[in-house]
Amino acid sequence: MDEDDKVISINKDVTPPKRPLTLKDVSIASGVSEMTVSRVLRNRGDVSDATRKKVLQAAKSLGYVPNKIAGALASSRVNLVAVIIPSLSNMVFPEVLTGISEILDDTPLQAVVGVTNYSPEKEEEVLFEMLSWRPSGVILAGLEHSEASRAMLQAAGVPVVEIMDTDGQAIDSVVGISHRRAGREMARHIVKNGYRQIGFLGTKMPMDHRARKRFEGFTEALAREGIEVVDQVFYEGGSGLAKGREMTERILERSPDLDFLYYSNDMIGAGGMLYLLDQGIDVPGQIGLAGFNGSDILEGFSVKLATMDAGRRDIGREAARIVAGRTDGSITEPGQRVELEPTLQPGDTLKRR
Amino acid sequence: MDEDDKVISINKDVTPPKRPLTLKDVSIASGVSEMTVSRVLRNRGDVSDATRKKVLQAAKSLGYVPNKIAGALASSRVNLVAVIIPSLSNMVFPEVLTGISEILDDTPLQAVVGVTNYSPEKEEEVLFEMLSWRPSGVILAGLEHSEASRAMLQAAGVPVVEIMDTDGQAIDSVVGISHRRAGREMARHIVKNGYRQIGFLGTKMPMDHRARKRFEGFTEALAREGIEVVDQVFYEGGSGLAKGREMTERILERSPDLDFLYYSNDMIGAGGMLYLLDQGIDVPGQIGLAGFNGSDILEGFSVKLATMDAGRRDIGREAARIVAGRTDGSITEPGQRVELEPTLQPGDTLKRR
DNA sequence: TTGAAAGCGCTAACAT
DNA sequence: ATGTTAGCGCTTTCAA
Repeated sequence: MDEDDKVISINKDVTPPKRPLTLKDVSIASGVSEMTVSRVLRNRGDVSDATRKKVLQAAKSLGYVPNKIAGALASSRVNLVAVIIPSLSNMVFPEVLTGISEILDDTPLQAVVGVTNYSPEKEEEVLFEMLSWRPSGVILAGLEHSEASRAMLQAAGVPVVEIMDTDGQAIDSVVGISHRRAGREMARHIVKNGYRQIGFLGTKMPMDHRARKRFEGFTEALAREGIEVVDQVFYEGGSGLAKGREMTERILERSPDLDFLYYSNDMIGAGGMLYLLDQGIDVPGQIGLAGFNGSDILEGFSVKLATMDAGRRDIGREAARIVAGRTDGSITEPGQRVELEPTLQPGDTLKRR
Repeated sequence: MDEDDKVISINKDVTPPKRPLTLKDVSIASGVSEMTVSRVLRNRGDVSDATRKKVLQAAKSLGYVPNKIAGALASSRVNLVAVIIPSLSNMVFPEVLTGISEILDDTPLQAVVGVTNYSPEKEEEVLFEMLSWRPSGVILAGLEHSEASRAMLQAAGVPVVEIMDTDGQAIDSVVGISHRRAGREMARHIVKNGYRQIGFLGTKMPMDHRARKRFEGFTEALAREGIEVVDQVFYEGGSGLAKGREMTERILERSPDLDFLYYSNDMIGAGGMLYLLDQGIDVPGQIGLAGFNGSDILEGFSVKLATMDAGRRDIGREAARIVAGRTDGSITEPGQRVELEPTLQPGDTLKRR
């Protein structure tokens, strides 16, 4: 940052901090044993209304905030659920988080988020860090993890839910869609609508297993129809509209005969769509388009990009339900498996007029 | 969710969990005292290379994960920073988080995120919950908090950094921009470019203090030029492109003479822009437009919406620097104040041709 | 309905 | 360079 753009000064009106209060302080203030105070604060066991009132009053007026660290150590119960995702800038994951919170809000559990930036090493670090807080469960994206990560998850002794993807071997429970299948289905729709010269635009695969699986399913289904992907472009870095424009220009320069572009996410797909419309190209007459995710943003364009909804919110909800259920005992079986259906949203860009 | 879209089954290949390991287990396995094991694992004090190697080896082969709960209780040191933000679906906040993580990644500190959904009550809850884990610092959005929240923050005895906004009384440190000023500056630019019939489109104000302050600064600067905002539309709920389209249609129906639309964020601004372009309206000849935030997404459109960059990433970085500095002792003064400059990005929609 | 004692797993402080 | 002791603030368990 430019130093010129920054004004630093000192705010003088701040009061000095105090020592954090303990149960004992409340105990003294209310004239009740620490144990009873503890019971009141947790709504446990039988406490007379009189003492309850006294204690609550004392705790409130002191501004007592319980120390969960001590509580967790003593009870070996931690109401945290570790949620590990690759990124926050891809809106998919905030949406999954929303689904998780919706469910956990009705339980004593609390999500804590860690971000891996699509790096297995970083995932390992984040996982280690989070497990060291002894969470009640772990929800993490993907089925591909380092050996060490898998070992940690096995040994953690808490429910583990891998989300987003169901194509592979799970450690414990899984909630997601089959990305292979999503790719296959999209391929079938494209072919059924008469497109034949098909291009693919997506992330560099080693970073994104789900995009790779979609691509594999896609090419496989095309192959069955005797069709091959004509050209492909891959990119690294943040997926934005601008990236989609750029890639689309590039692929069409190289392969002007393409009549369909399949994008690995809606953002770059929408960017490509804007580019083509700006160029006055007939979409979907001359070129058809499809993205992936079912992103809300697509509703904002006058032409609706075809996409496939990955049910992100539902994935979050189902995963949270499993963790909550395993934690409160309402689910006893480990190894739950929930496979959701990817649903096509044909929009305007998949049907030849 | 539709039950038909969900396949549930049980994955049988899961191994049973074990009891979590303790320092003692490593101590026994390595034939060294618990204390020494602890020292090795924290790289503290003098330990011979031989024992260090033995211990590390034992810890690794056992798959030991330290218990931070016990560690934190014993040392009364918690390497967590509570970060409290209104929402994850407004990309502004993930960007702030990115800035925070960039700085904290070079320290022992770890951000933990809580989301308030713009509700002061929820903020209070989240804050209470997070403070009960005794974090090393708190970063939270905005200067407006409930009395109880302010009291908790005062009493927490840890550095508190309020971010995004500098217009108001801070509890301890602040990092942000003046939204009043951002509004004023935008007003001046608009007037300077010859627009006179100005409309405002934004969130319902009680929810969003920063949008309100921008609006106040905006109308104030206009008033100084003898201009009044001709019409206004407010909305609730997620800010998307579609919302912007809708609101723009509405305001223009009601006030067809408007020659400028000021949006309270880039998303609705971009939606409005798309709508106007679709309608064949001359932007910025007939109608000028501006949003707020400096969002990356604007780069993806063929016409660039005017906006004002709020420096979100920098805000995160500066806030994290303060917490890190206060924690490691390199900053001793509380009440740091960092005011960033909002910078105009004029784009294509603010200049009458 | 309330209280007292023990201990959760680790680290600070003090030996050796 | 390594070990011992005490105790962090709470909850579990048992007693009254």
